[in-house]
Amino acid sequence: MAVTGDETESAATGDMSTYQICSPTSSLPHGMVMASSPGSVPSPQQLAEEATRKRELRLMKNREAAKKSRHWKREYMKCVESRVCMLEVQNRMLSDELGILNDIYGLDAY
DNA sequence: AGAGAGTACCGTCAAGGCCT
DNA sequence: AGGCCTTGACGGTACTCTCT
Repeated sequence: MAVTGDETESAATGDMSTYQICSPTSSLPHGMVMASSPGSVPSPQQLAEEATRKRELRLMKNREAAKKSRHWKREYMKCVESRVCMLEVQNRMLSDELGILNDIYGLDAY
């Protein structure tokens, strides 16, 4: 939906903490593990791809986390609002009851 | 019909807290 | 200390309503 220009802002900069991930889909041949091969230095392109992949994963996780957070907040607000309604009804009932008792016993309401 | 305001929702960033 | 999660803040988009 929201198509922003943010992707250009800090792409592949690794500005935030990175997630440990183990992607099965890599451009590397089967059995090759990029960073763990002793003595092999990843090319700049590989580093850039890795950074991009990490960033996309981070964005995806945060997207889901934001959805979860907002959902929880909406539910919480519904809960609070319904409690407010209940308390208002209860308050009205108690006020009515007080008025009746005052009528019966001739006390002044205040 | 078109313009503008108001509202809801979404994605992203950043800060702070928790856990190992 | 570093990884991960949660959430407030912000900016963008889509939709609705009202006015002209």
